[in-house]
Amino acid sequence: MSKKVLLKDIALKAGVSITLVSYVLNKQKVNRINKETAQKIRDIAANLNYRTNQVAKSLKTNKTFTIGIVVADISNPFSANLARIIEDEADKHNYTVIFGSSDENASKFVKLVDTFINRQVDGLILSPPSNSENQIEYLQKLGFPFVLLDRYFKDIKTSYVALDNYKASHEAVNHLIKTGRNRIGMITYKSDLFHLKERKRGYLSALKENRISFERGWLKEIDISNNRSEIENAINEIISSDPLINAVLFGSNNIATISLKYINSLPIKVPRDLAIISFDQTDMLDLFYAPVTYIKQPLKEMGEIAIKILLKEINDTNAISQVNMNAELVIRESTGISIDGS
Amino acid sequence: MSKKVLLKDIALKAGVSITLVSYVLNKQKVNRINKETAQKIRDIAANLNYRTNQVAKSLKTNKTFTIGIVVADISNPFSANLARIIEDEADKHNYTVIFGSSDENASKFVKLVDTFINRQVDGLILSPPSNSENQIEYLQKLGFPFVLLDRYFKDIKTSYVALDNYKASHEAVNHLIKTGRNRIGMITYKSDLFHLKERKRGYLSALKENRISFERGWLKEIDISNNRSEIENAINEIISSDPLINAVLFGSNNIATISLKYINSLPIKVPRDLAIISFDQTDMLDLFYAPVTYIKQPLKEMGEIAIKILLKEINDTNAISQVNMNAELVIRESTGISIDGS
DNA sequence: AGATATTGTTTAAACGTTTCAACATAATTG
DNA sequence: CAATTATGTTGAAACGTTTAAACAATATCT
Repeated sequence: MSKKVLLKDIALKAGVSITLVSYVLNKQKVNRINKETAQKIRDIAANLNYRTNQVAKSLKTNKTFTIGIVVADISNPFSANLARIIEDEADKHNYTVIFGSSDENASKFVKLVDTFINRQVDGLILSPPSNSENQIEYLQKLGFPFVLLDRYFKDIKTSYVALDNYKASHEAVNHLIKTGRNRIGMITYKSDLFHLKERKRGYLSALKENRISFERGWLKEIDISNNRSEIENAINEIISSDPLINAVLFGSNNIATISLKYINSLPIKVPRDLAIISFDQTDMLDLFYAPVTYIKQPLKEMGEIAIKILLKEINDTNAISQVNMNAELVIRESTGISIDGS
Repeated sequence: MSKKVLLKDIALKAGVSITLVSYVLNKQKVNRINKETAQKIRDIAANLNYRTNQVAKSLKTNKTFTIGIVVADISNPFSANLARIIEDEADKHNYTVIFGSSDENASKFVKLVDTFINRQVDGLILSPPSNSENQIEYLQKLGFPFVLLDRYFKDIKTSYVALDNYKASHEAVNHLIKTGRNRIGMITYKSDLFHLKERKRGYLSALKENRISFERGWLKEIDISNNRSEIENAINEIISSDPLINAVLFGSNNIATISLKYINSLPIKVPRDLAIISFDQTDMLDLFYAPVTYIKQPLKEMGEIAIKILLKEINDTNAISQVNMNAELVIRESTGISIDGS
């Protein structure tokens, strides 16, 4: 590799000190410096194609202009979109993003966070998996700037931006009821993650408020690790339930994806036999023969706010901000009017 | 933020020099150092929760153990998967990944590459957009370690790993012909990117070899920026062509996604009226009522090889490796037997 | 016993920047 | 015209590590 150009090289060529070169290139003391010298330095720098060594700069300034982000699963479009939005947004503020995917695995999560801190990121944006409370509390004790995204822990007071999942889920179920469904199931993950528990709570409370008495078989809780078969079983149980479950809420886009593929192969008709609502927006939901009603999270805003909060924390530390966002229920054919009427 | 623990702090507490602490923590001179002292140092380090400052370390060692990756469009599942695989793979070698998305925009691409170099990444994995030849040549002149992924420039001799797109496309069209289709269209991007030109070339040559005389209206070239309407127009033209086009190859997953959604709303039947093959694997292709035959790229291997080549370049520079991968044609219902027979 | 090898540790320079404090010269003031 | 202020520039320390080279003390050799 061809030798790197340093401040020293520019200084030498221009016959000035390294200090002066640094000042010019960083536009400091700009009112003091001789305009011609400054221009000369800039010309030489451009000529030699100088690139500042960020590592050295960071060491000195104690700022890396890097933020670390740990998403739950980068191969999930929800995470991918979030990552992308955050990268865009960070870029606007001249920050670079390092990212990693915890795959819902607490120890991988801890490892990623550690790596990022060692790399002196200025702050972190995190979607913590189950059992990562310790790590979060540790960061907090450290006073390290971070903001939780999409999920948070009810009992730990940290900055976060997340959906009001209770409300979102509640509204979705209300819509199902309003369109005439009265036996409503939910397929979701068996998890102690707060946001998932909230989704479940929203579902249950909507039933209750509408005086629909919940039956045990309506709620299918899937192990987050072995997806496919459990979900297909759940669907099988739903379509063979008696009396028949006539609507179902999917607790995540992943569950929806697997479910829809399977439903596609079954002799049932959506929404006639089964109404469907899913969390999150994906292409899949559009392509299903009855485009699926879904709970749309304001990803862009969430990403933007997360960055905003983080930058605030980085600059004047221990400012905690907690933001709950509202979802939008996008109503489509999969919850079209029921044959039962209402 | 609570004060950071330095080597100095450990040294002080242990009553030894900074050097010794560094040696112990880096497992160097391990045969020389007194075992008890070493253990004591390790204990103190653990106790104080020491984390090495990677920035300082990098400055000294001239290695960041970071690689930069620029994908074409992180919101495309193809890119997202690739990014994920590379991150996993890099992690195995203790590298961290910085990523960015060029969005097929040359100047954004250049900016990202610049940022990454300033941050002293040890190497780059790049999917270059159109008109980024200059930047690639520049990197090459610099002797900077990089490997192109998914795409490369025919006229620039660099390391790359990519699909043999000509062959993939050629095989796909052969399959269409073998299953009785004789009027075969292709919807692809209007682009001078080599990999896209290869896909087109494969399509045309397969027709030629089978003595099917290509008609101008069969090839629909879409402007890469304004997708949706152009693609829908193309589909309209295809289904109203005379004599009727009875098969179509989609040049990318994006085109397939948009097309399938639209076709779903039309009164035509796949594969009876139109056989379909797409590039790349997505959930969409599974969910379509006639699961879509697709050209599967060996993403995992591509990612792994890319990392392998890059690490080789990083360690013993100017080793150029060029790898062409073979696709697998996954045959499903969308190319089921034609009513025309054959 | 003196020379040599081994064991255990430290000194000091270096990586490429930033930035405080100081210097020299020129311009302006009372 | 001496004192002050403004202009333009530089020296040197610092950021937190690594690492070559040297040192001191002990063990092993002939």
